[in-house]
Amino acid sequence: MPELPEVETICQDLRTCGLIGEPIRGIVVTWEKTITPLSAEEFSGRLVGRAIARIDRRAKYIHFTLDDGQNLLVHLRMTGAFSIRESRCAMDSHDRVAFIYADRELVFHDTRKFGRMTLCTNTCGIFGRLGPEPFDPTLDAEVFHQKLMSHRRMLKPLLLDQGFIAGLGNIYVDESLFAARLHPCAHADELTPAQASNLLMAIRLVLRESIENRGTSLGEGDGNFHSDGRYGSNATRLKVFQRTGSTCPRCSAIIERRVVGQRATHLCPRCQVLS
DNA sequence: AGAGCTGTTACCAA
DNA sequence: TTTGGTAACAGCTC
Repeated sequence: MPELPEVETICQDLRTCGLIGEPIRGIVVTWEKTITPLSAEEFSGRLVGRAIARIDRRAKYIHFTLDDGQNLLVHLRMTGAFSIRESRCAMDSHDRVAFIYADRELVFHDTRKFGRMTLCTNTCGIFGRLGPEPFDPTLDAEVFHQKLMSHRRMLKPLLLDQGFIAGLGNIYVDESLFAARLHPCAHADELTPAQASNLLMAIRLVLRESIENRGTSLGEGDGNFHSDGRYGSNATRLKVFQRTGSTCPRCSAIIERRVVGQRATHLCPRCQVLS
């Protein structure tokens, strides 16, 4: 579930929780794979006594910078989520890691166990493989067009590729392609400069709108709760994603669902034509 | 009961 | 270089 807008929202919430600068008193790990390759002992040893100095987002990663310069990179994957609990609360069956503070706990909850926390002294190993942030000011229409021209892949799998552009997932790729009136199967190197520019603007518009709505929460799943328990409201603004069979808000054609690159894909067959 | 689906990504093979 | 398949895992829907 969490793509760029959801991770951004979580970072905003975590920054205002008052945990920054507070020393970590203890760590509880109930699912060791979450913190691979470190053991629970190594992980605790390097974090207990430290404090979070800052919290940033890069792509879909939450980047905690510790007060000794270490970096804790958290990827939520499908169902990861953070919440703040009172001290000594019973762990939920899907809680994987808890950071114990003097008066409360920061708990990482992850039903499907795909989420990962990586402790590193240098972020380059992980961030070095990522493409530009969608809002990177140096990523202008011309640069984006050039990037598209150097790939012959279909648009949708390319936009999902975090090495091409970072932060988009299935929801926002479908929404961005709809907004730009581009077919998910169109080939990247066939876009005109105007189409490339439209696509970049569409991506930014769709992401900005979702961030303003605190992200998209789908269904009632527990992957939806944010650190403060509030839900994002962007689901009601989605134009095509999970709206199969409904009418296109632009032309009233029926929204289609098909599989592109092994991913469920939603599009308007009239607005998004393959040229 | 059981099969097939799911918003992510790494890895491997062709 | 790009594509396709699989695996990690659990819950939901039909």
